[in-house]
Amino acid sequence: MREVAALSGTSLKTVSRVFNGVSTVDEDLSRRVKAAARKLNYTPNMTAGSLRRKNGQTKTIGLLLEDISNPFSSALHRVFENYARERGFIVLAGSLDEDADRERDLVSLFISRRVDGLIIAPAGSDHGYLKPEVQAGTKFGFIDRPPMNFSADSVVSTNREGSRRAVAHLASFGHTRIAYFGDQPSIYTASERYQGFVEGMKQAKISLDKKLVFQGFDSPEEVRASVVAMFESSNAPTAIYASQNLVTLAVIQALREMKREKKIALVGFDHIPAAELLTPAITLITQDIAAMGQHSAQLLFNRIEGFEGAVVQDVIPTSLVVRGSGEIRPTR
Amino acid sequence: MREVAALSGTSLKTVSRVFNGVSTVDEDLSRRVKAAARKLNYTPNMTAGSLRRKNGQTKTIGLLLEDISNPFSSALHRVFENYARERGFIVLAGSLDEDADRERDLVSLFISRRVDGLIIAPAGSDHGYLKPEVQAGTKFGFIDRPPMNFSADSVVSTNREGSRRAVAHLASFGHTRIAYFGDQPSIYTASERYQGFVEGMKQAKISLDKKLVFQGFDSPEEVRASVVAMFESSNAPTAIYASQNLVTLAVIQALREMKREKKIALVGFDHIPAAELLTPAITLITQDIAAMGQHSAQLLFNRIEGFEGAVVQDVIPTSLVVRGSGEIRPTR
DNA sequence: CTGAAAGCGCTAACAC
DNA sequence: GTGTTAGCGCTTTCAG
Repeated sequence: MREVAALSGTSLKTVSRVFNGVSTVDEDLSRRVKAAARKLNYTPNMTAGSLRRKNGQTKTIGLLLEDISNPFSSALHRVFENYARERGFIVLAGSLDEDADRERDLVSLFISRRVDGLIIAPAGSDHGYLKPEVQAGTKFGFIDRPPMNFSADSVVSTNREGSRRAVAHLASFGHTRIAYFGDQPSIYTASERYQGFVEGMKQAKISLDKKLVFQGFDSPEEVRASVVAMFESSNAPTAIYASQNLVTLAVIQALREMKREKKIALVGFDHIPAAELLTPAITLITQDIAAMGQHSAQLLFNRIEGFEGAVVQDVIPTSLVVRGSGEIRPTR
Repeated sequence: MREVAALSGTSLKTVSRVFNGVSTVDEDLSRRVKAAARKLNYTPNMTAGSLRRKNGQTKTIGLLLEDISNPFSSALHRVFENYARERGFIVLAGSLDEDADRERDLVSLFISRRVDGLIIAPAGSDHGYLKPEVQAGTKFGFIDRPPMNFSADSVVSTNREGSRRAVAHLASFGHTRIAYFGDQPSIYTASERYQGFVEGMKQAKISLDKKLVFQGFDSPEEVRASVVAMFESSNAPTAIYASQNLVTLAVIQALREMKREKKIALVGFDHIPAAELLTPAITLITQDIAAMGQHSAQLLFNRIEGFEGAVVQDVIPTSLVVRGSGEIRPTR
């Protein structure tokens, strides 16, 4: 930068002004500066700039997601990217893999890079450790799951209500023996969805059979094995509600192996790939990922731009997408 | 940091040493510094650090992909994340959307953040503009598509060979009327795959019917319309080779609408979701995304760590995954 | 409209 | 082992 100033016969400050698009620079001088910059192939160093800049912003946000390669996370990532781009921000993303330690590590890694804001789909269950960072000026937002022991904007889906709806839908087709397959209830979303299932069963006046409830799997194979075992036992269900996408996929696979996919009703929670191309096509409760991301991004950027209003906890509705698998009637 | 030094009764430099894990610090002092840091809730500012640090590294790499929300890109992203994490690096990612201007914008945005290395799955077809950046010390790597008019390590799949194999596979089941559906040939991978198709047809001694070649679609709907129209014409094919995943998906949908999915043979290039759950399951030529990412990451980090050897252009093999749709014999 | 001086938070180099 | 000084590349403040 000094060299650019020298070559164009001006001062550091003027070069700075030119590159920051400050209006008060002579046309001619500005041109000279730009020419010199090109010749010396100078690129401004933003990180150095933000060190001294007024509000110290780095124009960077961080995104802590479950796994950036899964469709839910990467779809969110993309929404944030678009939103950030319009504002000249870039996004740093990391995968948590349901590991609370990793969450803390990545938070401090991102904070050491001085991100202006941080969106977390948390793996941990205590976010008190973030309080000092708020003091330091970092803005926070939670997505998919709310913070615990910490106050920040959050955006989640209607997990419970979606589950209730799934059960009501199955019940409306005459099912009374409905099995539940989901993640371990230590995960917020899984626990909410299970609660919703329980509530839905109560509303439908169906008594809950614990033998038809399966939670927490280490692998798709484990899910499949459970499904198969369940059907080999005496009290097989006529319908299945699977509350997570990988679980749903494994259930489908198991039903196919047993050639029961056209006999047993199935409703899944969350998107699964090619749901409409399967036979039968899969009926799902889907989350509005774009709306979640959009809204969460908006809340975060409002804070980054100085908004100081009360913390909100917003809920995005889920939808029932009827495709066939959920409309199979019970057979005996 | 100054405050930490004051509170622990030592100097800036010692605080710096403590946080950089330099061995030559007294145990006791080190403890005092850490305690003070906690009390003042001090977090080191890496961006300031790298400004003065020896090699000026920011421990950040940039990733320019087609679209971080598509499965190919996000799987690559994850591989890089893992590789980077082990080395204390973080990754900045952006989507190009087949837009060459956007590629240049993002490159300069990332360079202004002083990334140590940049991996590009290019949208543009001239990368001469990167030459000055090499001088400035940034390391480059290309993935999925090679650079043009610029020299850098690259890692691509065996696009041509995969296509040849697809054709040979279909031909071996007796097909002679094979349709081609793919992206516009201005995209490197699409052009390679088309070439491979042409070569494969020649090898199988099948004369190429241009009326069965469809390239460049704006939407899945357009693909479907083309498939339907093709079957309504007099010279319908008995097999289809679809050289891109979204195109393959649209072809499947079209075949299903016409209830021909069990009669027309289909081989696709690249992964499609739930390929094994469809009926028939889809035979595919698949890329080894993990190997591509792994290898590309290794090349980049070698350069970042100082390796100065010759530029390489490495090729990762594709595989034929036989599942059913590609083994349907021709019907008249 | 332009420039000089100071300093953001940190680390290199060199003393002690 | 530890401290001092200078300065990374930039923007601020304030004076012209």
